[in-house]
Amino acid sequence: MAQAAAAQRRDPLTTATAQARAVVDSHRDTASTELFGITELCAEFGITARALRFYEDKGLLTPRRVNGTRVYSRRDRARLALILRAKAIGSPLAQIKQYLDLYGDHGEGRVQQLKFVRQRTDAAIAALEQKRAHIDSTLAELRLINAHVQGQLSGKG
Amino acid sequence: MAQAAAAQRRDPLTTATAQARAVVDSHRDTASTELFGITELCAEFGITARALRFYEDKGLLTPRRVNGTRVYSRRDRARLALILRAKAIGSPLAQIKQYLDLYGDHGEGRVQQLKFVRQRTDAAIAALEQKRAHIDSTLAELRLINAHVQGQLSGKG
DNA sequence: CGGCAGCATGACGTTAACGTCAACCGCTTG
DNA sequence: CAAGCGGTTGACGTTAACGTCATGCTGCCG
Repeated sequence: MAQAAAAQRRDPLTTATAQARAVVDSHRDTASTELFGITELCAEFGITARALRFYEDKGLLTPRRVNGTRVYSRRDRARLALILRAKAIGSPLAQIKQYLDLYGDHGEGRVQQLKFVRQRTDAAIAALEQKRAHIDSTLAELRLINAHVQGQLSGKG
Repeated sequence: MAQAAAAQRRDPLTTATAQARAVVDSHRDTASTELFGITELCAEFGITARALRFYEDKGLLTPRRVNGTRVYSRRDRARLALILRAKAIGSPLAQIKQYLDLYGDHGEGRVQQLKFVRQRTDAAIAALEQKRAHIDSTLAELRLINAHVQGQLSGKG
């Protein structure tokens, strides 16, 4: 049984770090035999088959084939979840593709490769923190507006 | 002198809330006589004139004209800053347009309009918080990967 | 065996957000 | 006054991320 399952049960620390570990681990999971059809995944994630095939064209997913029909593994499913979350953040697919390469095996890479991955993660982290700062500023302003409008409404009682 | 300038000097609380106030106030600022040309703004914000005209076509900006030439006020400049920040967050222009309507005068609106603004701000806040949660998850995972790679590098001394 | 449902592969259409190019205008500088 | 520079308006091109047919295979069902 993969560590992913263990982490999902009731780990001592179900903090954000633990969840992150689960995601990263499940992405590496290669032993699972669970399979998914295309419409199945579409229903689960609320997307269209066209989108899935499109992601495949772009090299973000590489499901196996059985008689031409796409068959998705648990790992494919995990990658899809990452893709959709990254999309929700606002990343373009091309960037997400780079991004997905960061997940995966970093156990036997050469030093040069590992350093490269390190740089990429650092850059990605910096960019996301920047983005979060923008969001925080916007949130502060919206809350201010919200309070102001609330004040107007109260005044008109 | 506008409150915006006062807030920027050295307010007792230069917290996020104070900065947000400055932004919201400066957006309402109508008294300032300061004017900007198109290339000036382009240089300042690192965008092209085409983009500025495009935003105008889409109704996000409405600079005054002098002999056909666009002349931007301080308020226009503030709106542009909001537009670019919203873009950095990943919002489409159409949404930003709605979004900009939230800033502006909420001093004399009818109750119905105020309630509408309230709903819009609530929705926008919820959406942004959701987005921030996505970013936080991703950050946690990237930091984990980063640490893992760092461990690999240390092991290879 | 006929037929339909499900999946696959093009090929073309669409929307967003500009880039690029052409043609024109107005001011100022030699 | 002619040239040039900066600005303006179309009009068309482009990339991303799919939507929308049209067409064809295939397995299963009556």
